[in-house]
Order: sequence, then C-alpha cells, then structure tokens
Amino acid sequence: MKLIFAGTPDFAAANLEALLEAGFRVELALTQPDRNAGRGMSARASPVKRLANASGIPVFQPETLKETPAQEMLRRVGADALVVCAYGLILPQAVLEIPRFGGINVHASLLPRWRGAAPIERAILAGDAETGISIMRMEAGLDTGPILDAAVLRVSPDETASSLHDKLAVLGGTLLVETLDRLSKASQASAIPFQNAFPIPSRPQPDEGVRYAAKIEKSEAKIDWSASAEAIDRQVRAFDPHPGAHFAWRGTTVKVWKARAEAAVTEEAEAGKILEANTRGVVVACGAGALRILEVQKAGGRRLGVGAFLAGNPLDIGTFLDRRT
RNA sequence: CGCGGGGUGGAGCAGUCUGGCAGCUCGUCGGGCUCAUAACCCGAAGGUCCCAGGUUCAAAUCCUGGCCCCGCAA
Repeated sequence: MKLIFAGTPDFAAANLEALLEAGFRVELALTQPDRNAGRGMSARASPVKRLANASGIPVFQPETLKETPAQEMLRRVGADALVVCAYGLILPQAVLEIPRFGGINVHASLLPRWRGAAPIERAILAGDAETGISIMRMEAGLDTGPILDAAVLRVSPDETASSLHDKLAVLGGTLLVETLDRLSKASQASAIPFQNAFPIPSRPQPDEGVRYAAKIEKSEAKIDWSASAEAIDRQVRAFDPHPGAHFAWRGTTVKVWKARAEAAVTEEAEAGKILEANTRGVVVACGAGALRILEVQKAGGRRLGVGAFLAGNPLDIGTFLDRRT
C-alpha cells in the first residue's frame, strides 16, 4: 500500500507515526504551510512536517488543493489511498478521486456526533461519558462519510482535553493501522472487479445524533461564575491546555488548570464569592454548587498550586472574583 | 525585529519609577499552647537580589550586553 498522508498538528503526527511503525509506505506528506506562530511570530513547521522530515518523507505544503498543478503532483505519486487526519484544508472531490481507494479519515469522535473541528473539547464540554475514534471513507461533506470502523473510549471524570487527546491519538493510530491492514489484505485477495469497488464493508452514518463540534472561541474560556460548578469544571478540563479557562482578577487574567466541583455549600452565596482560601484550595460560589480551585496561573507566571499562589496573591474570603479590587 | 509580564533565603511575592540597613505571606528548625488541627503563640536558621561589564561615595534599584521563564497573538 502506497499512501499519501495529510495532517498538521500533534494528533496527526501521532497517527503518521503509527503508520510508519506498522511499515506502511508513506510516499508523501501533505501539511499546512509553515505559519508565523509562537513567541516571536517566526515561521514554524507543523508537527507532521517535522516528523516527515525526520523520517525522510517528502513534504508538500500547498495553500490550496483546488489548483490543477497541485492535483497533478498528487496524481504522480500513484498512491493507493489518501489518509487524512486533522489536515485543516478542504479536499476537493477531484483530489479524493485521485487514489484508488480514495480518502480515509481518522476522526476523534463517535460519528455522527461531533463532526468538525474540535471534537475532543466538545465531548468534554458536553460531559459525554464516552467518546472515541471513527475511521471513515471521505466524501465531499464535512465528516459525513461511511464508517469503516470505530472504537469507544470512556471519558474519566478528571479527563482534560490534553489527556483525552493523547489517548485518542494512540487509539486512532491503532485503529487506522488495523483498517488499512484489512483494506490491504482484501485488495490483494480479490482481483478488483470494478473501478469504484471498495474491498471492505462500511456503514453509512445514521441521520440521528448529528452534532457539530464548532472550533473553540477564546471567549468560551472565560468563566461565568453564575454557571453550575459542574459546568465550570468541564470548562476547565475542556480548555486544558488551550486556551485555558480563566477569570479576571486585579486587572490581569488568572487561568484555572485544576478544580473540583463541590455540591454541598452550607450557605447561600452570590456567584463569584470566595468562601474559603487556604492550601486545600480556593472555594468559589457558583450558580449551583461551588468550585474548589486547586491549580492556577497568573498572566506572565507559571502554573502554581493554589497554596503557593496564595502566598503572594491574596484571594480574600468574602471578596468576589471578576470584580476590580 | 508582532505585543507584553517576569528572574529577590526552600515556595510565592513586595521593594526598582524617586539609588542609602534585605522586606511580606508560607514553608523549615526549636520551644509553647490545645481533647484536637494543614489552627494559635514565642523564637531561630536560611540571600552571589539570573549572569557579565559600566556609572556612582553608595546599585536589587540607573546604563550596555547576554542567558532563562511566562502571558497575548497565531
């Protein structure tokens, strides 16, 4: 099986690595053009590009795949399949038709739930008890193709986007390799009868249960203390490591990295009021319940346990967060 | 040269603008108190103020260069 791999961030690089370790021949890696990013805004290669470079795989970074020359270049590779994983560029139908087996996509949710850009964060934000990986054949629609295989993963109560991302990356790589192995064997076993025949079965996505995972807006990461403690806890976990759930305090931003929702609050308290502040946490009244904050980070500073933070940054009991002091 | 904050006993911070005795909260150690505690009281130890050079009677503080950490943005 000769493959073209298209992907950009860490999640994609992990899947590419799984393919390489399984011995698949990746002839070409497509990834987003180097962007000015990071402190200093210098051009930075994507994780997929770095892995491809380290593995001796040619890299192609077109701004678009709608142009004929780019498509011709892909055609010359003569790949059997185009494996796509968090690429970030629209693939025109013409491109999907270039390889014999078309486009095969690794998606970090149980489709049709959480089609789109931010399935991992949306699953945590929604409080899903389980999520997973779907491998599908690609169509023109956004994550609408028929499913080749799927695997379920339980979301643990303290799951963060970071931890879930890493687990799903591993699971995705495993499932992708299994699927491509099946495809490879099936295509060798039977002579390909028709031009468009696909040698292993797939099932269409159900019409029920479709939800779209819109990309994360930074405004969503601002903590609204009138929400329930459970919702804020999910927000903290969904936005770790990016962009970080936060509140305003004395003119700066404080991000919350670890917190725990607590149901029992002895007193009725206005949302945002600090009920307790010591080495065991800062407890803040919410719209429902209270949030025990355990780890924070002030703008310009590093992540701190709440005990260390309090040593130099007084969060006084009875005061309110998100108010200028 | 995208914008910005920072480096000060073990941790977190103030002090820098306006140069003049090294401070605060916590921790550690010793003692006390309490039925009891991540509580309270008394006492003590612990510092190349990131590095190099410069200005000055005098530099954590002002000037020049360098190293490192972080927030925004992407």
